[in-house]
Amino acid sequence: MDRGTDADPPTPGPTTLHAPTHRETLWALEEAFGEGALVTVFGRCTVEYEGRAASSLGPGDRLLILKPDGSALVHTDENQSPVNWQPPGSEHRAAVRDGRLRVRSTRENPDERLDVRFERVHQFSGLPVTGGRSLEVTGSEADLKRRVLERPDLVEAGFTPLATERESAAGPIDVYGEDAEGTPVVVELKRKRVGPDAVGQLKRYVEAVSRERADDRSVRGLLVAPSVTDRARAMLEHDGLEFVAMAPPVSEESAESAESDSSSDSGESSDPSPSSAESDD
Amino acid sequence: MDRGTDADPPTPGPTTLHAPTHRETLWALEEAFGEGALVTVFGRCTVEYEGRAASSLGPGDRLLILKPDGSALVHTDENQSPVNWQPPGSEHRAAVRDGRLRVRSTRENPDERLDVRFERVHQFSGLPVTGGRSLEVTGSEADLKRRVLERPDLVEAGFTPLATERESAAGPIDVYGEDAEGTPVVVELKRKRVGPDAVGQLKRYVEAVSRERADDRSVRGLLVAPSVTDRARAMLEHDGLEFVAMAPPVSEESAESAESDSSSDSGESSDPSPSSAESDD
DNA sequence: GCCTAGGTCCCGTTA
DNA sequence: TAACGGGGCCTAGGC
Repeated sequence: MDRGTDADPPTPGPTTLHAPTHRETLWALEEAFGEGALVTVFGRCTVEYEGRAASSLGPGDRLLILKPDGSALVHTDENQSPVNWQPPGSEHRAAVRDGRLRVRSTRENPDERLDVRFERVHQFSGLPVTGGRSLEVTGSEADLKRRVLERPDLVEAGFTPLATERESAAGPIDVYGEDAEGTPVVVELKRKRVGPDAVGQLKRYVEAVSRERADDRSVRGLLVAPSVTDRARAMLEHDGLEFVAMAPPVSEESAESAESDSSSDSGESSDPSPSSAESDD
Repeated sequence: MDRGTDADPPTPGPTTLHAPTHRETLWALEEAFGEGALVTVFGRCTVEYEGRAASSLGPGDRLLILKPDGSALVHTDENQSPVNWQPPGSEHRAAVRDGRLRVRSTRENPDERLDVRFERVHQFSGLPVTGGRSLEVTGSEADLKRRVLERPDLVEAGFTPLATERESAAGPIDVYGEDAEGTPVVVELKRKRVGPDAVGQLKRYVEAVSRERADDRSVRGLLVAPSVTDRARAMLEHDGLEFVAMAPPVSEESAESAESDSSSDSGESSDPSPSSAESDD
């Protein structure tokens, strides 16, 4: 009851094949690509990759996703990240060779190649993906920066921001300004708890500015973040750098709306599975 | 010749529903989860996320992937990375509310919630994923380290490695050793071209070791990588650090095998399409 | 194209 | 568990 293979005139819906032959899959792949659809292929396959690094994956049933922008993803049943992939801009090609379906995705600069060889295809789908793909995110470092610029007193009484992304020999400085005494202040922002790397980054910027000013040792360095690890704190103190606790605002008016899921009584469903799933009460 | 759709008693094959009702999808979801299958849902939906950050995504046709390990992924037609997601270990729950299917994935520590609300489901699939999911990767920093330990002379004549992952106040040092004169050497390895961050990292380690040795300024710092950016090189020179060009070995015996796709003559298919591709004959 | 840094980074390893 | 650093990181923004 669900073979929609042959009739899709205006807006083609999903096209799905069950246990297709390799050749049928090949045809469907070409058609789906021509329509700009996203393709998923589920089947028993091996995967070889060679490029910036190299890898090999033995046989198993996995999900291959091919996007119209040239991305390729191979997913197993574990992990958020694909086990193998190819970045956007790659070229996908398919062929039947030695009785097997081979999907090859390549790109240049760097030269990379991903080969997925299917011993058997369990399912093919061509999915016309549409709609917005960009989203607004709040809680980023950019939000924290806005906050600091709007309320520099939250950093320190008398702090005056003078520039953002100010260039230095060590790289761009998040926020550059001066304190109440007119002493230069280098501010490094982090949206979450920071470790040694962020301290090193701040230190580099402070030294670069000090050098610019003929080794003016009075340049201050401020790390603005929700918190720091012990080691990072020790490094800050050793280097004479300062820390100001501040977290990015969750959202502009994100006061509330979390109530949206209180009253419920419909087809609640939850499931008890090994490591996924769910629950209820 | 390979239609195995209807007869698979032991290992259930893929389950697919076309344009199912929300309630049908709900049932299928529960069953698929119970079987430890990977689930894909393709349909028109909105996505809300709140946790470490917050985001909102308007209506569109997208692909939702739910893994048995608790991962959730929302993919559009662009980019290798999902537009929204939930890490492994999350709990997936589904419900029909107000006539719509809602899939909610939550986790704690940190508290995060992903809500995918389907206005319409075009396709549901339950896919039994099996087989290996780990792979051997060559060309990593670990390979470069092995190379350095086996052939320390490639770093510098007379260099003697003494320890790897040696602890310091600034963190673990990739390779620690001494040169022909017995001077301590801190080696930081990078598998690819490096920028300012790697220089900062090396500098931190060198300073930490110097301090350990009562401010012994003779401690040397060596950055071993394929290449460095201009700015990184300037930082190295300014800080009295050294650079040795070395790339990780591609593979043990990875001499050749790229010839494997010369002789071909089957259903070769390639294609010239905008950014994806495909084929012809 | 390269460079630089952020990310709901993810991920493995270790203390 | 937290912390620390690698990654075929990916992605965006400048230049």
